[in-house]
Amino acid sequence: MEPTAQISPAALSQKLAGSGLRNTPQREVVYSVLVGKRDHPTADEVFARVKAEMLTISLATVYNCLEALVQCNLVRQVNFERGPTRYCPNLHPHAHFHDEATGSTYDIDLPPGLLEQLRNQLPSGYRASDVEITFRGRAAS
Amino acid sequence: MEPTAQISPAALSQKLAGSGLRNTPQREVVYSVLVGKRDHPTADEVFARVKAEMLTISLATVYNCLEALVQCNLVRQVNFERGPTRYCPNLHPHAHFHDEATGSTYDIDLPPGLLEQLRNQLPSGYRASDVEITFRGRAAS
DNA sequence: CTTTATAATTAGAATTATTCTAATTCTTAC
DNA sequence: GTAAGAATTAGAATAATTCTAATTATAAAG
Repeated sequence: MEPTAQISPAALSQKLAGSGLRNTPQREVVYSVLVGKRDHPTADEVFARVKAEMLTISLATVYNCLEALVQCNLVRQVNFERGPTRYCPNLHPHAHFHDEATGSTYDIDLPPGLLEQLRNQLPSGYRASDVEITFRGRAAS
Repeated sequence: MEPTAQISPAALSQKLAGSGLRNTPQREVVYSVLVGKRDHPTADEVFARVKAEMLTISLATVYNCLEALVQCNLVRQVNFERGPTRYCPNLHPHAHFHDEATGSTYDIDLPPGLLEQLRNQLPSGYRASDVEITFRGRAAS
């Protein structure tokens, strides 16, 4: 599958506006840096790359821009589970459901075949010792 | 599915030994606290609960015990992706493969049906706005 | 048994990632 | 052009985790 194409500055503005956010030069550069090298950089790495083009930008602004881009669905955070690590003694293969309203995390049982199917998606030579599946959303009220 | 049963102190020692680790009173209490209340507590929460039974234990030891239990496969970390959050402009539904040897993260394309199958595992009333799938392991050398 | 070596624990310092704050600068709408 | 709100900046503050050095416990070897 071909990678997601970079959108134009105008489209970027539109997307941001859709979430009640403005476009700014900083946000454009942060976005273009992400699209330009798709190696899942950290905020610090983005900061370093952006700084090469716009040397007055601050780290706080990079965080702000990333947040804006995530909010308007142009960028995904690879690990949503921020904050403290959590621990689980359930050894059965299972997924987690993280309720955004309450902050609680529930175990979701998975049929055995499904994990196998997932593992089969890996290119040959890739050996996964672990698969972590996390749903995020809201449980029935 | 019934929850994973708590194992005996002897079995705990065995499991730990299997990873070259010793059993200790602290590790037993940390483990029993995790099994006793399966609400995916943070290290701080575990610390508070353990302290009620063993009031001289330190937070550093709790971290050490949790690490030991994870290492010998009695406990899972719910968010493996520690360290800094990473950002990804690929909007196609996809999973991530995190190479433990290099620290690199690769996109893994998923057939559209698979995500749907996963979502179908959720109890009715659960609405997931996001599904995050992360493989961890090693890529072909 | 004692000795020795290694592992685990402790308290607190250090580090890292992220968020917050307050002051300033831009934009946008009137 | 002015007022109001949004974004940016630098730096301080916070939160989670890891590190350090000293101490204690355990296991293995003699």
